[in-house]
Amino acid sequence: MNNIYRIPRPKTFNLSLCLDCGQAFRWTNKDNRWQGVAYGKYIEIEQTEKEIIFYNCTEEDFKNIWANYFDLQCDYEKIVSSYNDEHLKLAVKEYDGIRILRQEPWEALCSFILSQNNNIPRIKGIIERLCEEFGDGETGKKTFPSAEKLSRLTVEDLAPLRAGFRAKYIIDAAQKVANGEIDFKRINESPIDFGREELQKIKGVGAKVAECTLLYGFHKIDAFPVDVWVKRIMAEMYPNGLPECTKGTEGIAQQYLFHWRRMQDR
DNA sequence: ACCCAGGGTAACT
DNA sequence: AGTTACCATGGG
Repeated sequence: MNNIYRIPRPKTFNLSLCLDCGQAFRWTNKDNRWQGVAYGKYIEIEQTEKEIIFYNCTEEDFKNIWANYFDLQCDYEKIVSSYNDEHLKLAVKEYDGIRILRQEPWEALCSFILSQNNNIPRIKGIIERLCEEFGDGETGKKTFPSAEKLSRLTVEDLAPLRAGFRAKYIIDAAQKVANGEIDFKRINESPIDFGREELQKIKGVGAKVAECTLLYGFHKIDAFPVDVWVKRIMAEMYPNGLPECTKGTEGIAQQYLFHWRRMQDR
């Protein structure tokens, strides 16, 4: 915990919202710090009035991993202020600072395979058990297990996760990624439709899981995942489809609307 | 006991 | 091409 790296708080950046708006599942808050692992590194992060403070983080880690993870080079203020639609303006006003994280593709794929017909607290539990069982490193700081490692396991090996019918989908995804049948590099370099087709070759990956993987794992911000909450939003507010102002950044609009709509029911 | 959760598949019309 | 039961699990 020696290295500390501080930056001024960027505009349109809210750490808690970024990490706890239903796009990433491994972050936990303790003593006003968010703790988590990504790209093989454990980190603790705190937001103060004027700063974001990264603990256990060298300048190199910040530049190579975390600046990218939080999409800091992207001007969200510009994007979000272009939303001239009334519902979106409300969502942005109330939850300003949500950003689309650049998660690892494999972690995003697994996470959203596990998300199907499931709820967020349970998804978090399954992923935590997955990492504790098969990840590397210390307890509580384990890495997300690689596709190569999971590809050598069986459905029975995953029983402790209590993932239910989703376990067999994880194994299939791991095998197809590990043996190169699904090529992350090509998906990354290609337009979104290629990724849509490729990812849906995996058992248990349909349109929605593919869309989430492309948005959160490949940062295709024109992806637009439609889950039960977004279905409600579309039915209640956008019977004729999304407003024009979201063109090209549908995924970002989706994240604001998703979180906003979910918070209304509590 | 019933319904729902960041859905997908297979088996039906 | 469009519906529908079923899929494991756990919380409300």
